[in-house]
Amino acid sequence: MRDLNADPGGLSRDILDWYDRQARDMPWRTGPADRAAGVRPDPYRVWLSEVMLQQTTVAAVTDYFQRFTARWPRVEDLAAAEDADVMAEWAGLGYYARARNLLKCARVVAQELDGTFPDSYEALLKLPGIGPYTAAAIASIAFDRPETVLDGNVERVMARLHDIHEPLPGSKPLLKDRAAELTPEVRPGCYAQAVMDLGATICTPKSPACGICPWREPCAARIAGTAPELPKKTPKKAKPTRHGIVYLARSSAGDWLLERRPDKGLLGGMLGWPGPEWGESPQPAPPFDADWQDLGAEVRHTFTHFHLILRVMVAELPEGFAPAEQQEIITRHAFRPSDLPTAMRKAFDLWRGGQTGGD
DNA sequence: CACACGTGGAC
DNA sequence: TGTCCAAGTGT
Repeated sequence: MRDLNADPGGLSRDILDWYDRQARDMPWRTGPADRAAGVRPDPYRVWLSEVMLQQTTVAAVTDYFQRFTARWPRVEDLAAAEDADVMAEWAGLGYYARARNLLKCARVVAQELDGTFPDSYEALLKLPGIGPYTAAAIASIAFDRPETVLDGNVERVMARLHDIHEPLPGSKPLLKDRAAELTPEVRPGCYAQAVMDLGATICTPKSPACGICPWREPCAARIAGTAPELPKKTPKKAKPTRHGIVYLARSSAGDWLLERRPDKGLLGGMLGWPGPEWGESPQPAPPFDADWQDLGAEVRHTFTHFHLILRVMVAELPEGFAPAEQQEIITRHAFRPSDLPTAMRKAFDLWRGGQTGGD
């Protein structure tokens, strides 16, 4: 029986033993054989995976990670990529500021740091898109530094292990202290991934599998019977509903009129359909005068902080139409719906669903 | 500190 | 259908 307060080293050994038995396969991880041979994971791949995993599930990330690393195998390759290509490859993954910062960071590393990622928490933290979590993750996983990661999993595991009832986010500093006490000097990267794996597979938000948890004996919340209700969180605001109108203009040849959205703000840097800003009651703002047809059905989409209802209008793009500054005419051949953020892709899907056949 | 910032899966 | 949630960061 481990004593939580007297034997922190015992706890880290218990979870590392558990981790070594799991062998959860992910394309950015090194296998047990590589680890035994002292092979470190590629910092570029660790960085890329950690940025993709911010607020995003392993299942959603895996295919994106494979496509990115196949297309841009090294940080220099990514740094040399066109912005539009990277944004298109990121489309559908969400939180698009991550993709913009990813490129900024790649260019700093490639052009100012000789293609080498910094190996310390403090230096990593200075780079775009790398915050406290990601800096600690890269430093520990790629560079074997005993930094403490604090993500949603670690917060939940620590809150339960110590039966902490103070709500998030106020309890964050306390949870970080508790997590730091357990971080070992040996294999800190494996330890970090082990605690996150524990949170993802056993110490889950609902119905935690305490019976098979490597930390079931020292866990204060399991003993108190409070594990499923931890961590407490301050209540969140209700989501308002916004409305919008999008204008799908297609030429007789099948080319589409799209707009590159400004870098800042919602869906920043992504392609989208022309239309007014979304709000209470958006005013019609067609990109040109035409006999715009209302598709009738509406697009419904929920963002982090509001619901969206979109009307979809369609017209033929006039021959010789001159696109405005931020607009692009994308040829039928070059247009891929998967390059669009999901709300915009849903508008296209609505149009496509109304097409009877042929094309 | 509070808020903006996506998406899709689970229940 | 609605709510919660996932390996957070920037402002």
